[in-house]
Amino acid sequence: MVHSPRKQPSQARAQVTQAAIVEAAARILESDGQSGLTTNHIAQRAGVSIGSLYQYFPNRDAILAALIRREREVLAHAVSAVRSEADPDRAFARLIDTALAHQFARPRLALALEHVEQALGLEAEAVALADRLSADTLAVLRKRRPQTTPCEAQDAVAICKGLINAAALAGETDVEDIGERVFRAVNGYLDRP
Amino acid sequence: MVHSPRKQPSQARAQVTQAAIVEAAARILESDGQSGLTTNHIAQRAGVSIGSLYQYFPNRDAILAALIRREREVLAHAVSAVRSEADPDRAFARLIDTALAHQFARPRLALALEHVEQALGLEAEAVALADRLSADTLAVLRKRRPQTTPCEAQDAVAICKGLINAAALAGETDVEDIGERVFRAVNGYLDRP
DNA sequence: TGCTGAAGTGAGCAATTGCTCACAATTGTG
DNA sequence: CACAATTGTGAGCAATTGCTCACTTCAGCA
Repeated sequence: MVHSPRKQPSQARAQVTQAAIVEAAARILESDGQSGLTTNHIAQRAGVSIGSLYQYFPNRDAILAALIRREREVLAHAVSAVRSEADPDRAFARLIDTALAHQFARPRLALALEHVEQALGLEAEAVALADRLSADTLAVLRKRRPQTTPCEAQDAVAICKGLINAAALAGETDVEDIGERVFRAVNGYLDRP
Repeated sequence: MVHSPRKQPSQARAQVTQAAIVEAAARILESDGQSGLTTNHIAQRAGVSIGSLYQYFPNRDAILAALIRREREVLAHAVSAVRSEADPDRAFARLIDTALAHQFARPRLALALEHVEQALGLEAEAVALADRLSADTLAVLRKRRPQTTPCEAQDAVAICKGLINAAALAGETDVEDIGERVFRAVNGYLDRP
């Protein structure tokens, strides 16, 4: 059997190739959006042939799914790490900083991936991520406010996401100012009966 | 010149055809998502031939743009209408109800259109709508709180949108409960120094 | 009733795109 | 070095899709 896709790379250069393909997809999304996202284009940008691309991914969607999962893991880990912060106020501040940093590190990519997600029908995984984020957020919020409910934590995440997305779409770049407004909104929501 | 697209329909049945094409695109988005959104499919679902479709729209994207603009007008008009409400508290409540009603009237469509929007590069129009909504929201908010700034109104819209989108994605259906949480979040944000 | 132009039709073309496979190059090992 | 396994190549196939155009049908009017 010559062609067995989704080969597990055993040599180091194979892993490099695999990573290059995923990163090429990310770069194309940032520069051209979903329109230029063809397999031939991805392979070209990654500096490999299409044949190589199909040795590591069974189809185009698998590349995008890998990219989405890569980005998700980064955010989920960063947020999860905040739980170890003992000081309640600092933990809360770090939570917001982490979310901001993730969105503004590669703003166009973050926005594009959200749209790709639904095109692939990965909404279930998106909900799963939201649950993880909510759980971590709940733990952090309860350090300051023990009676916080899961629903409130979920809303806090939604408020945060809404404000950051709108700011990014409007072209705002003053991350500090945005952070203060997010802080104010989440606190305002929680402190209200 | 036989083929001149974007013909202005002069007869009543032509307007019906045009509207049917746009509505067919909406129905396909709701049932199949972006994947089934081909011109042949749209024409079939609308009950017209592809040739007729291309008499009223120069290309596929024009159909989607027309759909997006149609939905936007509905929301913008509804929100604008709230300004005539004299009672400040009722105006504020109606604002939230309007936003909720728009999202939950056709939830899948509203979500899909947001993604289509970026694929078409219509972000500029999205920002323009956000500005209109913010302006109307600002006017309504100032009835209760005269010192409200444009930035705060923009944030209020973003918070509202974030909460509603998250609730819709999570499959929530208790519109009344969501409305209360939106109310709480926006008020919490505004009442905070 | 016959005519004119608007409205509607659908087979099929041109271009794109996802993907295959026969082959070449490179790497590790006895 | 030999040779086997892994990795990399790219021309081109099959299928899809946006769109055209020569043609038919229908509505309104003199």
